[in-house]
Amino acid sequence: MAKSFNFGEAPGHLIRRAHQLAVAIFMQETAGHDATPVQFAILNALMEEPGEDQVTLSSRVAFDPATLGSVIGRVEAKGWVIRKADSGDRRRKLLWITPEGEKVALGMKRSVSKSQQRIVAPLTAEERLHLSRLLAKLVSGHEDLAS
Amino acid sequence: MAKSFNFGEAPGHLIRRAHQLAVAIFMQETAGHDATPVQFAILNALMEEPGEDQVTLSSRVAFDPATLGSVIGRVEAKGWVIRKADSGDRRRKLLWITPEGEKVALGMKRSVSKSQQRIVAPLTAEERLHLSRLLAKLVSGHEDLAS
DNA sequence: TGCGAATGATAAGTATGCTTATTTGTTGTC
DNA sequence: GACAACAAATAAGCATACTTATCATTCGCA
Repeated sequence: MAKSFNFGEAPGHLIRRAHQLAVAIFMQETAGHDATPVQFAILNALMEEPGEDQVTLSSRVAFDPATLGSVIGRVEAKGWVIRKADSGDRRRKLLWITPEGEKVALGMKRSVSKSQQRIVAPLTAEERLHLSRLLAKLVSGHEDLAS
Repeated sequence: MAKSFNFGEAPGHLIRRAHQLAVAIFMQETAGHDATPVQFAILNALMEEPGEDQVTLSSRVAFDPATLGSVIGRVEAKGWVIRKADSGDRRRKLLWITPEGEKVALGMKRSVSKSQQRIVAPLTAEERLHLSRLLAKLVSGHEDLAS
């Protein structure tokens, strides 16, 4: 009997749908700021660690280095980030957030926080904690895969 | 004090990373079949409901209709799916999986199943169940958002 | 029955996200 | 100090994923 696979309940499918929702809610809450979740993550990370190179940053925020490059290109075009060659190792490009970039990131903080709350709103406080713990365990359990 | 947002632990970020992992593991396990998770989901859904139109299918697998159209274009090009205009409503295009498409989907079943197990491998059996339940609750709790 | 509203599909445009290849620069080693 | 390995960034190409616009068709209702 050639039954089809019950993909709708598979972890991968549930995670994909959750991701869909999370991005949609983020974009709703931060509408008007003209920054995507990925772009906010970069600005936010560069506020913490100014002058970081792209490889280090990409591993810290868990992006593909190639993808990060193109995202950086866009936020650079908006004037939120500056790229400068490292004088010590000229292969490296170091990244700094600009004052405007910082203003954008700080201005989004409240909306971002609200979006993260809205994402897990259907769950009870206990369930939210549990979900975060399980996802964190799942992600860290696959850290080797990110090689 | 303008502290940056702790985005690394935010639900949205954890979900994004989980999604990243899930896709990567799927692609590893099903390497050689030349089908993405999305494409498999479509084939799988069409085995269950042959002759479905794109809108109904897109809501059933939770894809954007526009995205579904382009994905269908690719699986159609591979000869796995056929599109035919509905004689009753000529706006509609009905979808059928081809014998080759069915062969591909069935041939992937084992690998897909394995990939779904690998995704949650870092968790205990109890935790896996819990995660699925929490994600299902989260997703269904936002069903209104998909409008 | 006629005609504006709604619907299904597609196109165009933008943004991830990945792989592979290329370019440029650095390092280790003999 | 030359030269092969290696490393960082980018480019190119493909596949989601969403938004808005457009086109064809169908529906609702006066």
